[in-house]
Amino acid sequence: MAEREVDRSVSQTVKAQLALRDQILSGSLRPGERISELQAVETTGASRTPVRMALVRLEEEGLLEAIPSGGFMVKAFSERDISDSIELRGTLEGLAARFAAERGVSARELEPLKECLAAIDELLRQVPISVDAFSSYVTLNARFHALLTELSRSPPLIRQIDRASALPFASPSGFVMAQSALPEAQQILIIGQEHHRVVIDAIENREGTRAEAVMREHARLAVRNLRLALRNRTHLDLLPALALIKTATD
Amino acid sequence: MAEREVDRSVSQTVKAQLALRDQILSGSLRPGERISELQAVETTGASRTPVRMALVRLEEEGLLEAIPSGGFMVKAFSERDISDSIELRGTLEGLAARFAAERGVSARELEPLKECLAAIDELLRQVPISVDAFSSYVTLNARFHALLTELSRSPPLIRQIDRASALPFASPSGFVMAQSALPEAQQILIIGQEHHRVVIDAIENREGTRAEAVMREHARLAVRNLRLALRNRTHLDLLPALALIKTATD
DNA sequence: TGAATACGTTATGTATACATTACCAGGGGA
DNA sequence: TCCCCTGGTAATGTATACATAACGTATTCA
Repeated sequence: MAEREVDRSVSQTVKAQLALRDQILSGSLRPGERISELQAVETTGASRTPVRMALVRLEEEGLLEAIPSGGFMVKAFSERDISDSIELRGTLEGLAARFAAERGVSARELEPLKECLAAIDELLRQVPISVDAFSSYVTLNARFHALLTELSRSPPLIRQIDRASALPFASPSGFVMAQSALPEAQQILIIGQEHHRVVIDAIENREGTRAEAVMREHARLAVRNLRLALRNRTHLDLLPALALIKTATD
Repeated sequence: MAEREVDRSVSQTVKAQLALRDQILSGSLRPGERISELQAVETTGASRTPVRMALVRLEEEGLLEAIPSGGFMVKAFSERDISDSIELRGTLEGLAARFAAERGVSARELEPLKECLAAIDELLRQVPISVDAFSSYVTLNARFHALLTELSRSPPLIRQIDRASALPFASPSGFVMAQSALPEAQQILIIGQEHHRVVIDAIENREGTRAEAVMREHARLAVRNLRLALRNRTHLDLLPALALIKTATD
């Protein structure tokens, strides 16, 4: 056994995975950069075996790419990749909303969704919205989407949506935070909230097609949102979650 | 170094992954069964490290499930899980078809699709279709779907579809083979082939919505197909790919 | 001076030893 | 008789040693 100090509260594999994901999403490791096992061992404090397990998991998660000659590198995404991923996720969420509507959901199950909705309403009452409120919004919005996904009661679909959310765009903090610097921010959030309201209504009334349609529209809004943020390159430094995006010059 | 005989042509990790997947899909390992590392080491011929990497990959692939207390077990799926997965995949393929149609595809790119289509037509001319022809059909059908997916030119989407295809239903051999024992088989394949034809036409004419709709209908056909096969329990032994399905008594 | 080869260094792939935890069986006490 | 506790065994989690392959550098020859 080494004299290495070991934190036994969580498994070394999980610790390494979290640490590496942080490094990637925070931009410490740039897209395209090769990720060295030894280096990862030093920064994470775990030994090579758990580090390698973490690397495999992150590869499957889509953040890393295997290098044919061996090892892994941080994956680089184009703007199109990101917007496609958003649309992809919206499509899956649309299916989840359809399943929820068609299979029926009890009033009790909708309760947490409505609470979430009301909490967001409360936040949006501020004009202009503060950075703190934005931060809360991000959390609540993520919660809303997670709850909606759960309503589908379809483990394979839920799993797939989780997978699709692992891509950087789905780490919503940076994405939405960047919007806070934009004057259009409030409008966008208000429209998004309207989508949330409609999808609940559609599910309550068991209108599967309508529920699905609004979630897809919701994703298209997010894509427009992304484009807007990327046009305002001055705010790109607020986009830690988009650290993986390929810059034009790369 | 051990005296173990090592095949250096492929990596031990890949070898172990393939071997274990075979064991799972062939039913050697029953759903819900715990998978022992030591046992896997013996059956695959690799050592524990590559076996563990393979297990992690298979977990991410959806065939295994991590046991909280440690280790992995073969995942068990309900009929609903399988049909949801088929619909899920169809939804993603629908998006791929839409992307292809909206973004435009050259005649040269459609060529291989059309060749595939023609080859399947040729096979279906036989009445009744032979088991060999069925086998060829399975290959060609998989090729058609893979080519269609590629047309989206969206790496994240392609990746996600691959993921969704890793689930057992997507290993089409057993699934379609089972149909060969059913009198409705030929009809189903002919309808499916019509869908293939329509999606190509829609893509050529840049009708994204129509292209998407037909792929989703295609998936619904496959779901009906699955239900049919499961009603005919006598043929279930022809379903190696569905070895993972939970039986009612489990 | 440039290119090619050889050698050395470094990193990954693999194997195994060690540590720890979970599970099971047996025994003892209430 | 049932429950709990304790000990042992077996499996997983972790660490590291070893083998091999890749990459870079330096040297030599053309």
